[in-house]
Amino acid sequence: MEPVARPPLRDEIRDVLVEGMISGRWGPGDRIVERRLAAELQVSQAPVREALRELEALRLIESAPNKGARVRGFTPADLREVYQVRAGLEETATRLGGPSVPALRAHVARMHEAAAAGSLDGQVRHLVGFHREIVTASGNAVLASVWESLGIEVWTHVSIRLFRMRPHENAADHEPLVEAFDRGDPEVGRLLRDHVLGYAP
Amino acid sequence: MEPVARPPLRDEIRDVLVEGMISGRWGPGDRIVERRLAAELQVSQAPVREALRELEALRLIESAPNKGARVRGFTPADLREVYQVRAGLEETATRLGGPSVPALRAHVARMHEAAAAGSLDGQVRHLVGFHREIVTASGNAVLASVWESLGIEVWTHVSIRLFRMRPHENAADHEPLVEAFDRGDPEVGRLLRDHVLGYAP
DNA sequence: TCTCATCATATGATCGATCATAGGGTGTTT
DNA sequence: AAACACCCTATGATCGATCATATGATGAGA
Repeated sequence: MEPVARPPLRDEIRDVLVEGMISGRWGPGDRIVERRLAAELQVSQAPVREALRELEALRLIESAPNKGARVRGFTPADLREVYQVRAGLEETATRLGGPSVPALRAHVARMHEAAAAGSLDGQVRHLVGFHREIVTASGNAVLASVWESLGIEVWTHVSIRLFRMRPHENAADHEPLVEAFDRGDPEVGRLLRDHVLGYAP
Repeated sequence: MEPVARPPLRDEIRDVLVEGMISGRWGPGDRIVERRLAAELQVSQAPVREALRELEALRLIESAPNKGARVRGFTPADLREVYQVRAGLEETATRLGGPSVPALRAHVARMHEAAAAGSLDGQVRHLVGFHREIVTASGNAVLASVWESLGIEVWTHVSIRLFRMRPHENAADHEPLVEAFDRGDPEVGRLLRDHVLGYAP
């Protein structure tokens, strides 16, 4: 038990940045000025820098020495690279451990609901949740952490907003996968891989 | 052209730490005290902290709030997780682009030479080089960077030193792979995957 | 006007100092 | 002796200030 233990400032700052990138406050190419952000958040420059280092490792921002940080731009080709890696990781995950089929069904149902309610945000959240269930169910923590490090959630939000992608059709696309997991189809890994590659522009 | 542009201090500090972990100066579980290291390197605490954040993202150290950083310990089970991910990544790489067979042969030759000369360090360097050639040849920069983020090189050095693993037999193990790449064997991905999984304890 | 050197400003990089927390030691109370 | 509260030290977290670099503005000279 440790009910007090506040999280370090740098973590809150990192979350502010991530949230800002999701909401569109900072878009690709935008400069992130350490001192301005520090002043706005009423903190000093140091924890801001540390948060930026973290986001750099997550490939969400890029920075050059003495030039500062900016939100990473990305081309469709870059996105394709990410999806290729992600597809491989998720295929690997299916070889290590099967996900909970009820959990998958729940995410699909929520995706449908969110689509009906017109909630882009909800759709993305459960779309990501569906795939996250697969990687965490692998039981391989390294795999899960590498998958997270691709920044799937943020990039999905950002690319939907920037490219005006329509995730409506996604919910239905997932049902064949659920069925394949349910019947223990040995081809499910390949199916999943092709499914993920299908996201790529 | 930018012949001057010194690298940021934090990068040098990070390299010192990595080198120290490879050389055995810091072993798993060892505490890394920010102020002591800063004093020793004649720098201040800030860049040391930033270097530690980077190494944390690379999973080379772990840290808890207000508790400080220590070199990550790892069990054979942890290593197995890393190798499973790595095997999947390298298999994915073979689907995206074939490596240079001459380059692979060169690495194998150097592995043999290093083994003959009794140079553990040389063996590891070319062992890693062999696999790095495969992932970089995929042409997918994200894949390569994720692969690097597993800290393959450091962990290979460390586990050989700690577990007294003998890499002598490794050079020969790679020849079937080279041949498979050379003849364009469609099974090379699976072969490579099994090869990498074979490293796991 | 064009070119280039100089300088001013903004900002990243680093520093030294302070604040806050964790862990261990010590003494007091029972 | 055991339990507990208190304090002390080491150290991580954060701050405010300074140093160093990059970028754009200014103006002299051709």
